[in-house]
Amino acid sequence: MYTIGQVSERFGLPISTLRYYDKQGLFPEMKRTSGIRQFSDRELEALRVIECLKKSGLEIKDIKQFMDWCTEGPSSYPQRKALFENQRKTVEAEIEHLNKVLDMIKFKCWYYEQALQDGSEDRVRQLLPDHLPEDIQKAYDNAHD
Amino acid sequence: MYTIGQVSERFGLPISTLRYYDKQGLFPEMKRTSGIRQFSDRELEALRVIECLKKSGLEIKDIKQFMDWCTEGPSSYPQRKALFENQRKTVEAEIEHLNKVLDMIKFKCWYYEQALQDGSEDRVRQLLPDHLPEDIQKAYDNAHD
DNA sequence: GTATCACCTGAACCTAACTTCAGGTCAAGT
DNA sequence: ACTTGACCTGAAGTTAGGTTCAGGTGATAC
Repeated sequence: MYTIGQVSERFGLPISTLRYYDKQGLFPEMKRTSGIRQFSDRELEALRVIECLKKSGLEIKDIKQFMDWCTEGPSSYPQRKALFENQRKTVEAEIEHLNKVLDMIKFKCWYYEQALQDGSEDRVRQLLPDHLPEDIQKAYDNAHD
Repeated sequence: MYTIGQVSERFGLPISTLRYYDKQGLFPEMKRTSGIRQFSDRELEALRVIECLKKSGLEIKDIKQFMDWCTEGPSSYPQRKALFENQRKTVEAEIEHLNKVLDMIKFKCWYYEQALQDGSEDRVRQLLPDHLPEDIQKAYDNAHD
């Protein structure tokens, strides 16, 4: 069992955030002793899942829905499975998108390195849009399609 | 030259968002003819950069800073280069984090598939934390470190 | 016995990034 | 002439996800 302060430390989250999550119903099974929250291993795993689902793009109210499914028992396995399969697609798409963003950034890093060496953007602009060095060209094309 | 409506279409952004970006100073060089915004190729490329920087975690005011550097000329090449190098690290870290999130999700997909087959979580819980099938174990460990 | 913690509450506050609204301009079609 | 459609404005409204505040409880340290 852990106090809210210990959980806050361990997860690097403000106490106020943990209380906020609790108020939103994200720890539906959490016990208390004389008013004080008792975080068990169940809540720590819940918190890991919360961070995961949040990062995957879910809103708090949908995370609450999931937590409620968990207390409902086996009848909600299909919904829970479907949720994770859906978030899986979402996150895979997000990573793909971020890789495009990263390619744009890589191109810009290269661009400003050249500009800095030349003292102007003139030469490097001449190379656009399809006379760039091979790897940079690949990044540029990926970012601009 | 493009009207705000054409740009909105092309980028899938609401007109109100484009006007908002303009008001925030993200198109410092944009021309107008009798009050009407004229988006040129410069602004389209700016918009691509805006979407990239936003996705990489920058706030509007910092994107404005970058756009202002761009109108300042060669003297700001070092700042611009440093900005992209910094965002590059940020995005690389973000992708790494999302891969962890994805591993947690993969584990949960597997978990609920088993639970659904078994009609209960009992068996699969017995396998925690280190008797999972090899690839699932890898995902689980990566998500729980 | 009193000061200091770590905890508790509901309510008000905050921020970023938009979005909506009310009202206005202007050009083209009928 | 008048209606439609695409543009314009400043100001107010919205939303999610917290954070801060003011005031209160209860155990331990001195």
